[in-house]
Parts: sequence; structure tokens; C-alpha cells
Amino acid sequence: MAENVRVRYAPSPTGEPHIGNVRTALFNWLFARHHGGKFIVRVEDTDQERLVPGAVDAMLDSLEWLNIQWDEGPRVGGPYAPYVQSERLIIYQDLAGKLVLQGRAYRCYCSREKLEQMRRERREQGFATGHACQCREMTEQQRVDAEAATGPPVVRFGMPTEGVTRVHDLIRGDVEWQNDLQEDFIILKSDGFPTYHLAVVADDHFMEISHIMRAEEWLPSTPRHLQLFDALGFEPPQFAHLPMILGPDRSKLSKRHGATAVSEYRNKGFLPDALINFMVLLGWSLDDKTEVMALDMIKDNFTLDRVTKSAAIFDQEKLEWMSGVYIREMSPKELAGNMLPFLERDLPKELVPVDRDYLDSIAPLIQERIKLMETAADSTLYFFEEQPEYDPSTLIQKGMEPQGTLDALKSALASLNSAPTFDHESLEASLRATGLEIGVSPRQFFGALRTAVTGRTATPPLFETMEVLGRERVLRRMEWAVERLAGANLI
RNA sequence: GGCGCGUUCGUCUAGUUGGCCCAGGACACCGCCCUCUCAAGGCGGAGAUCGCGGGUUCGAAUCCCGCACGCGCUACCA
Repeated sequence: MAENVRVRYAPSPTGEPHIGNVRTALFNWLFARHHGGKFIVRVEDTDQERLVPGAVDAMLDSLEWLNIQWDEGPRVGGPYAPYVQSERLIIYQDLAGKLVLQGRAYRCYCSREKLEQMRRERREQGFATGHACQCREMTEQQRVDAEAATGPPVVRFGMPTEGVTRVHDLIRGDVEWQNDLQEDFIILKSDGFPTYHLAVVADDHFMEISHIMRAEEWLPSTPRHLQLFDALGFEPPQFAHLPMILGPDRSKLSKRHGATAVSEYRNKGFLPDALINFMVLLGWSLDDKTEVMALDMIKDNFTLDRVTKSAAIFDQEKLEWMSGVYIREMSPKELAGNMLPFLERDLPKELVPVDRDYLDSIAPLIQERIKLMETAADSTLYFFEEQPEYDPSTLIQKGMEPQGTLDALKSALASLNSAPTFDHESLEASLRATGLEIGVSPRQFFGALRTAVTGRTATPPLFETMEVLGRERVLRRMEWAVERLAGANLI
């Protein structure tokens, strides 16, 4: 298997790529990288009605954002171009024509209504849908008559009427289907476009795909593809049907499950590496304990025998934890660089642009307190605001009185005013001494100072925060707090 | 209805040749520690009769049979 691995990711451009799609792309890519093979992206746009403008770009952008590079496909080209099915129609039409000539496919003139009716009846009788119509057995005269009476026909593939079709799935083992229970499926639509079934078989053959790795929902159509490969005289690739990704209600992941598009995760400020690491764990594992892994380790160990059979539910909370892990692993400067665009997006306009050096000094303080870049603006707002707004009563700590709080703030202000340096070590030393002197517990004293300096009850460590804010800002805010409390009518 | 796949803590999973598994790790949850708050971190806890019922075996989550449930497919969609 080591030589000539060629796998593909073949999305249809019908909207924003979601986690399920991209997880499939990820597994294909990892498989290719593990085996030193090629990863190909192919656009399956054979359904003209469902095309969504911009969807191809959205797809490719998502892959690029995640750093999943493809060796052949749109934007990069390759020896088997074009990689867009709507530009390969002639291939499919030619193949369909040959199959008709060989008697392996036939033209079908049935209306959708008639088909639907027949299927309903068969189902009511408890049968499989099976072969739906009689067009397969038409005489030449009947065909001519039908041609005149209806519009352009579709081309159906005639499934064998006996025997079984068997696949050795690399993940699921042997699976087989009874041929006479299979329907004669359409390979060429009346608009001249192929269906997925024909196009996928043709392209996978001509692009020399070695393994078809796709979601489990495709397993039922595998016998069709196998029969097509056979009828066309093509050697079929190997198959591996990946477990699906489900929403919290255990049904196939879809828009109604909330955030499913990759772009949404990007906008929320998840790191691509964290998302990759999380997604790979949905259906694959390294061992019984390792979860946080560098990409190289994943590539080195990514084999199909470690892929799960059962579907997985997408757990947002665990993703957020993973995101936090990756944030804590990077350098403060990297964090700052990552936060920058989000701050410029989310901070009040008058506070933008932010000073990069200042941001660099803030980053280490919030590094272990942030999980998503989306929250960066809120958790750093008080660093940028001139004066955070807050209710003066929140200055008063549990067990303290307004007057005592005011006195404490004044003492702190005096201490701060006379501080020779404004680094956190000396600030802490002198403020602790002050607290001791006036008999206010550290919890109460620093709590009051925290509110005075940041307007918040939960922040990074107080003295580091003061150091980063700097003497001027801290003194101004302290003075303001004293004024506010004194004028608050609480005393 | 038919066909197919799946079934280990709430969730992601380990468990690949039956014994080291009366089932391990992680997220979430709870408690304690650390502590100026919030986090992060450390320690500990609760949580799975391995879907159910039969077998086989000295011994089964692991093998066999049956059943149940869930999901997927069942389009001139992919």
C-alpha cells in the first residue's frame, strides 16, 4: 500500500463546508501524508440546481485555513486536470454511451411521477424498491415511440439480476449486497450531466485513485460503484467508509445543529491546529491516553486500523478545552498576533488600532484565561479603555463598610503615589504592607483595588495587571474610584 | 417497508491473538490543595452490570447464535 497512494476529497459545492465534510478531507489528507501519497481535491458539481455561488472558494479557503494542502485540484492544477466535473462532461457522456451500446445501461423514459407511484406501490407491498421500470426490456419500436412522446431520456445502469456484490471495506470488513435488490440507478440525467455515481467512478479511475475514503452514508451506494467499475472494465480502488459525525441528537450533522460550518469556528477564534487535533480524535485515536498531538505525530501514526467504526458526536466543550490547550502552548507574542485581528474586529472602534507592544505585554496575563479569540476583546477591554465603568458599590468587599473601603483606597493611593518603581514585585510588597498596616485582609484590600483598577471582579493577578496598565492609568483610576465612592451617597 | 452499518462512563475513546479489565485515559461534573479574584495546575471523587438474552470456555467487553435499539441509504442530491 505504501506506493502510489492517491486519495481524494470530492465535495459538492452546495454551501459552506461543515465539520463532517472537512473531517473526511482531513482523514484523506492524513492518510496520503502517512503513506507518502497524493491528496487530490475534486469538485463534484454535477447537480446544477444545487450549485451555490462561492461555495468552491469557501471550501478551498477552509482547507487552506486549516493548512490541509492538496497536491492536485483547483488552484494548483495537476496532471489529471480539470478537477471540476462540470468540465469533464464529455468523459461521462462517452462512458454512458458505451455502456448503452454494451447493453449494460439503457435509456429510461419514465416520468418522475410514474416512478414515484411504482416505488410507493412496491414499498406498500413490502418489497425493496428494486428495479423500478420496464424500459430495460423495451423493443426498438417502443423506444422510438417513447422518444417521440417524452422529453430526453435518462440513462440507467442495469444492475445484475442475480448474485451478490461484495466489498472488502478497510474499516468495516466484508460487506455484501444482493444484486436483485438493487435499483437500476441513473447514470446520466436528462440534462446530459452525469449523476454522482457515474462521475465518481469515471474520475476515480482516470485520476488513478487508490483508495476511496468517504463517509459511511456512502456505503449503500458502493455496490453500484463496484458494478460500474466492473462494467467499464476498470479496476476498483480500495474502499474505506469513515464513521459519521453526528449532532447532539445523534442525527447526521446539519445546519440545524448550530455551528457546523468551518468558517464559524474560524470566526469564533478557534486555532486551526486545535480544530485539526480535535477533529482527528473524532474517529481515530493514537492510543489509550494521548490526545494532544503535534501534526507530525498524527501523520506518523495515522493508519486505518485505528479508525473507529461507530459514529461520533461533536462535543463543542471538548473542542474549547483543546483550543485552550493550544493557546497556552504558544508564545505570548504568537498569542498577541492571533488576538490582533479579533481585537480590531471586536473592540470599540475608538480603541482601534491597538498598540502592538502594549498588546504583547497584555498577552501573557490572559493566556491561561482565554479559550477563544472571540472573547479576547471582552477580556482585555479594561486594558484599553480610558476609564472602565462600574457600580461604585462593587468596590466594597464582603465584610467591609463604605467608609472603611474609602479609607483603604486612599491608603492604597498614597502607597501607589510614592512607589519608586511600578513593577509587580515591589507593588505587591508595598501594597501588602499597606494592607497589613490598616488591618484589611488581602482578600478585601486587593478585591477593592481590583475593582478600582479594572472595574471587574475577575481579572489576571492584580499586580501584574497594574504593572502592565502603568503608573499613570492606575493612579488615574484609583483617584476616580475614590471620587466615585465618596460621592456615591453610600457613606 | 426494504437494504446496510453501528452499539464500552453524559460525550470522545483505549481495549485488535479471550485471562494483567469486576474495564484505562480525556472533556464535562463534584470536592480538596494552591491563591488577591478568575483561570491554569496538582490531588481525589462520582460516573460503564462493556445494548439485551442465550451459548462456547476453567475464564468473554473480546468467540458463536438470537433479539432490541440507534443511525444511514432508499431522488434525473451528493
